[in-house]
This record gives sequence, C-alpha cells and structure tokens, in this order.
Amino acid sequence: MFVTGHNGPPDGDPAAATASIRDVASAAGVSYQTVSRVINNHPNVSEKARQKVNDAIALLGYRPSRAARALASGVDRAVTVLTSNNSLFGYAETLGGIEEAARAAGIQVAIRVLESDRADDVAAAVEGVSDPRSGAVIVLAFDRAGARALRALPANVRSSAAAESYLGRRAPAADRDRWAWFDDTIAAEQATVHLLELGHKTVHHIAIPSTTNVGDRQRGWKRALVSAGAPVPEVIHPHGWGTAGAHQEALRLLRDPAVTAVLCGNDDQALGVIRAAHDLGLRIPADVSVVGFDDVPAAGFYTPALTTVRFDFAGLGRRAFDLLMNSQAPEPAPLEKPALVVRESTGPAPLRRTGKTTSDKDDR
Amino acid sequence: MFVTGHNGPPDGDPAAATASIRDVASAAGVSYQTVSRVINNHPNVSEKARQKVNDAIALLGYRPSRAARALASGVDRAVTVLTSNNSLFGYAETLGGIEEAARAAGIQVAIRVLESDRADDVAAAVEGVSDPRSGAVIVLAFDRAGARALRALPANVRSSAAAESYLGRRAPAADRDRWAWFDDTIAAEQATVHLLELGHKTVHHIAIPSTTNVGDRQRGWKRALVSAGAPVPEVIHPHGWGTAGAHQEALRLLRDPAVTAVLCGNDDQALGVIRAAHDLGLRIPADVSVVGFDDVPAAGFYTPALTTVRFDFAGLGRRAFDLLMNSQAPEPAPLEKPALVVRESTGPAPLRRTGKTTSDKDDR
DNA sequence: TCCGCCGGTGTTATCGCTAACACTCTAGCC
DNA sequence: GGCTAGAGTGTTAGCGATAACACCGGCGGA
Repeated sequence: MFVTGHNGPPDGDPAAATASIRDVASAAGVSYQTVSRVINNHPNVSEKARQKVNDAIALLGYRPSRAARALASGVDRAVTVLTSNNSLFGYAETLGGIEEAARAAGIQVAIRVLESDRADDVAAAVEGVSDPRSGAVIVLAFDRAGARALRALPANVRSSAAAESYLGRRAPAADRDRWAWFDDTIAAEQATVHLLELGHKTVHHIAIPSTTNVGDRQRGWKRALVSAGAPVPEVIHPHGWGTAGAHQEALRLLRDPAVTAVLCGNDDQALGVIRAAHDLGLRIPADVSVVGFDDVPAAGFYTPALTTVRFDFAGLGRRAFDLLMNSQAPEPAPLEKPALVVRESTGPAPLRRTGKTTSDKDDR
Repeated sequence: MFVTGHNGPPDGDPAAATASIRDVASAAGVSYQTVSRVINNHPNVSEKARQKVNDAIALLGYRPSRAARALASGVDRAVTVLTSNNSLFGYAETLGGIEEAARAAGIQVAIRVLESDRADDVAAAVEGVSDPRSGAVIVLAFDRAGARALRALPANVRSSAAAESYLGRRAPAADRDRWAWFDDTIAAEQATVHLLELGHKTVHHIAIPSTTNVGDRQRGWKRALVSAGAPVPEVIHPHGWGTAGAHQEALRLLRDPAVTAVLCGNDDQALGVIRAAHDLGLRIPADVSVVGFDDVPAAGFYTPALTTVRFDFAGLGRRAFDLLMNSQAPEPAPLEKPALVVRESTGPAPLRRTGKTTSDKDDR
C-alpha cells in the first residue's frame, strides 16, 4: 500500500502499515515539504494546499513520527517529570496537572522517579534526564531529593520546578520564572492564627521532612506565634512523611497537658495525631485541636473531620508546565491560593484538658 | 570540539555539545558500526575493541540518541501507561512498580491519562498511544475506562494489562500472557468468610464501579455467602470510587439494624462507612464490622484501624512490565497474593445492635 | 593443500522528518 | 514599465542511529 518506510508489519497485512510524509505528499499532489509545513502550522501555505494535505492525511491515517521529528529538529516534544514518591497525594495530583496541560499541548509526559535523596540516586536520576535532546524536565521539588535533583540539573536542559514554597531565593531573578510554588509561609501562618484565635496558648508543630533546614511552613507558624506573643515550642521531626512516624511522636507529645493544639506538616501526619489522641483517651477538639496540610480527599471523613489547608496541586502542575512552554505568555496558568478549610478537628482551647493522661503522671 | 551534528548549543560553549556515535568511533579508532555493536551488546565484538569504545564513550560523555535509535530501528524503547486516575493509591503504586521495572531495563515510561470512560475520551486516548513506533503500552484496567481502552487498542501495538482480576475470559489463551492480575474473587471470599466466622448472619456489600457488570469481588462475596447458606443482600452501588458516595449510601444502609457487617470495594469507601457509623452513633466493631480493600498506608490509623485486604500493586506493575518485555522468561516477576489484614474494624456480631438508630423508627 | 565457515569489522542504504536555501510568480511601487 | 518584496512551493542536505550486506583473515576438515 505505502511504498516508503519500514513501517509495515513484519508479516502481511499492509493495511496496518503507517503512512509517511511522502505518501501524504504524493496523495495530495504536493512536495513533502509542504506537508511538513501544514502539520507544523507554518504561515505561508495556501488554503487550497492546506486543504488538500489535510484531506490526504485523514485519508491515509497519517501520524507524524515523533522519533523522526525529534531527530531532525534536535529536540523531542516531551517533558519528563522527576518525582520521588508518586503515591503521595500532592505528588500524584501535580503530575496529573502536568499531564493534563501537556496533553492539551500535544506533548508527551514521561516520568522518572527518584529512589531516595542519597547523592548517588539523585545523580543517577539527573543523569537520566539531562539529555537536552530528550525534551524538557519538570522537577517536583517537594522534598529534599527533588530539591537536590533540581540543583544538580545541568543548565542546558530546559526545566521548571513545582514546589510547595519558593526555594530559589539565592537564584538570579530570571530563574524565578522557572518556579511554580505556593505561599506556604502565609498558609501556615493562617492555620496557626486560626488556632490562636480559638484561645490556644500556643501551637505545637509536627513537621514533614523539609527541602531546607527550616521549612517555610515552620517559618509561618513561628511568625504567627511570635507576633501573638505566644511561646514557640520545639518543632517535632518524626521519621518521614507518613502517618506512623507522626503517630509515634504524638503518643509522647500529647502526654503533656500543655499541648492543646497541633499543626501537622500534612494530613497523613494529622491522622497519626488524631489516632494518638484516641489511643490516649483524649477528645478532639475538646482536649486538643489538630490541623493538617493538603486536604486529601478523605480528610473530610476522618473522625473527627480534619481542619486542613487545601492546595491546588493540579493547578501547580499546570503552571509548572506553562512556565516551561509559554514563558512568553503574559499570564501563567492561574493557581488557587492555599486555603484553610475548617472542619471538626479544631475548636476552642480547653479550660482544663481531660483524659487519662491527666492522671497518668508516671511519664516524665 | 565535536564535528558532527547540530547538538551543539546555539550560542557558544561547545563543551556542552553532545557527542555522536561518529565522534566516539573516531576517538576509539573503529568504525561507528562497531560502536553501535558495543552499545547494543552484540556478541561478535572483540574484547579489545569493546574496551576502546567504552573508554571513548566515557571520555566523551557519549549518550545514544533515543530519537535516532527509534527512527532507525522503527520502534522506541518506551512504554506508555494508560491510566484513568493516577491519584488513587492502587493506580499510583502500580505505576510506581512499572516505572521501577522499566528503569532497571533502561526503558522510558510515559503516561497518558484517560479523562473518563466516555467513548470519545477513550478513543482519543487510544488513538494517542496506538502508534506502534512509539513503543509498547500498559493499560491499567482497574476500571471501565481502562477496560474499554484495552479492548480498543489495535492488535499491532505491543501491550499488556494490569488489572485487579482477570478480564480476558473470552480472549484466546495466548492473550492471557498479556495479563497481570490478582485473584480478586478469592480475596473477597476470604474477607466475607472472615466476617461470617465472626458470627454475622450476612454481609452487605458496597461496590466500586466495576469493569464488568458483575465484578469479581462481588462474585467472591456472593460465593462465600451462598456456601455458608447466608442470605445475599442487594449490592449497593454508590457514585464513584470515593469516600463521599459510600458515606452517603452507608448513612441509609446502616439505619437497618439487620446490617452488622459491610464489605467495601476499597478503603476509601470503608472510611465513608466508618464515618457514617459514627454519624449514626453506632460503634465499630461492636455494632457493625467494616472491611475494606487495598490497605492504603493510612488504613492502620483510622479509628478504628481498618481490617482490609492488602494488594501488592507495585508487584502487579512490575509483572505487567515483565509480561511485556520478557514473555520468554520462565517465570514472570513474583506477585504477592492478596492478603486479609485483620485490625480493629471487624469483631463478633452483636447480639443486639445499639445506637440511636435502633430507636429512630421514623425511617422506612 | 584447498575449501568453506565464522568471528570480527567496515560500507552502504535507509529511517521520516526539519531547516536552509532556491526558485517562481504576482502585486505594488515609483 | 521595470523593479522589488514577499507569498508559496520545491530542492537539497542532513539529524544519529540501525540493518543488511560485504569483506577479510584464520582455522579445521577432507
């Protein structure tokens, strides 16, 4: 059926073969360069020719070869997302946002996961995506591994970053355009203020592993405390991002009757705290208030329903993609501001905390 | 520095350019075909030549061009994962398993999400991945959209499928080798038996949207009931996979004092049921037992901790990849069997259910 | 001793497309 | 009327690799 190419199936059924640009050209009665112009939307093509070519394309079921395109132009129309744990809600949603935007733009999305934040793993991942011919890269810099990868990325690969807060303080101004991020500090501050306004003397903070030594959430939390004249307790750093670590730490933390409000680094941690409170016989929010971050879909159905900060992760992903492709655009893709969602897990500070721990004075 | 190619940066800094196979060849003093043989592990290359070529590769920082390879060989070393909702735990984990296996094999992973199970969306997605030159495809057939896409996939694209149960009953035997799946029926049966053995007269079932009219979980659940001589209640079909739909349905279902055990289609739904029980003043497991599916990381920290069926999703992903690439291998990648994890949400059947609904006789 | 096989290597022809340049023709200008 | 500008199209030369084939030498068997 088609004369060019090795696109035909190895055995028989020539109908399944793929048409090349030349087949289209001869069917349309133009040179194959004109076909190339049409599929690339070049301006200087007569309407008549464009029509003929498009008809031929439809007739033959022609599909441009990504490989040939990439080879001839020197760069693939693709973006690789570098991420460390794509099962976490925020990561998965961000990836989804990127994919959505990329799909609309006709650009392929590849993924590459970072095994850990160890130097060799980061280096291997960066090496795997550092070929500028393979297209652009978006780094999910929510954690240390991502932040390191981003730093290690060679300057000659087009890239942008999605992060929960701006990590490029020391970067030149021009580089800022490569970042999509939330104002994490203000979000944390608002959540803390919410608790303070409920009458809590202070707010304890269980943190997620940060990209930096002092995360921006921690900064906002501290700012709220200081400006309210509240004491600033030591930050708790459980192991990892998960529920288990926070649960374990909370089991110790909540024994202290002075602890009446806990701001957690994410919803999973908050769930661990809720469970720890339950284990200790404490009521939420009567004895202790809990706030999370992220607003995972299940958060509204926890018992009690979780007060948390909602992030527009999908929007973040779309914006990161947008920054990559249309840095010229007057306005990058819109991004909802983080918003505190008040549910059941926060309430007025208790006059006096109840629960069995009040009587349990055996712990130090 | 390098003489061939347009790989150099547009302006200056030739050191950043990319070496081509020819540069390597001349540096090693061999023909570029020999270089090709070395990077493709062809057998007939002398150890000496191989050594020289590898040295030159390291020296020049040579990296093969994926595009050129794909163009010349006719097929890209890539696999595209077709998935409908990559934020759900099982999907994300499976994707992670695929990525892990693909990374080890040096194969790129791309993703393409299915917007919905509407015919046009499915067709568009399938169209987007049906170019055999773009590499293989793995379909996540956990839902109707995935199952439809898999059916619509042309025979000439290499593909495999990951599913929660085997959907290819009517497929020819050879096609079965393309499937990675769990024995969902047995898993559901075991979970149901667990509840029956606790003394529950029957088990109600809240289902997730199935790929087929009668899901395999439903089949296993029914089998257990029938063989125990227990009545088979009508299956509840909430809207979607989420917590909200299950919560809403459970609010109605649990009003019936005869309902003492609920088997949910996934952990999110189970959370909705737990919350509904709480809303109705019912205790779990004293009044009603709840079982989920998936064992999401948070399940062990719900209040009460959820009894659920654990699935090895990452293993499923690895196996799906394995089936695609090494169908020759004597043994596909190992896959853990689904396993019931008993925690706090299941307990002996109540003699008589308590809770305010017992007195609330206003509902029909 | 001659032949043929085969390990090891080089040569040639594509793969399907884009980019740069060349060419033709018409319209608009002085 | 001659000239130029520019729209519209065709021609040519790669992009960086793979595959098929050709070639060359040494070895073992007849």
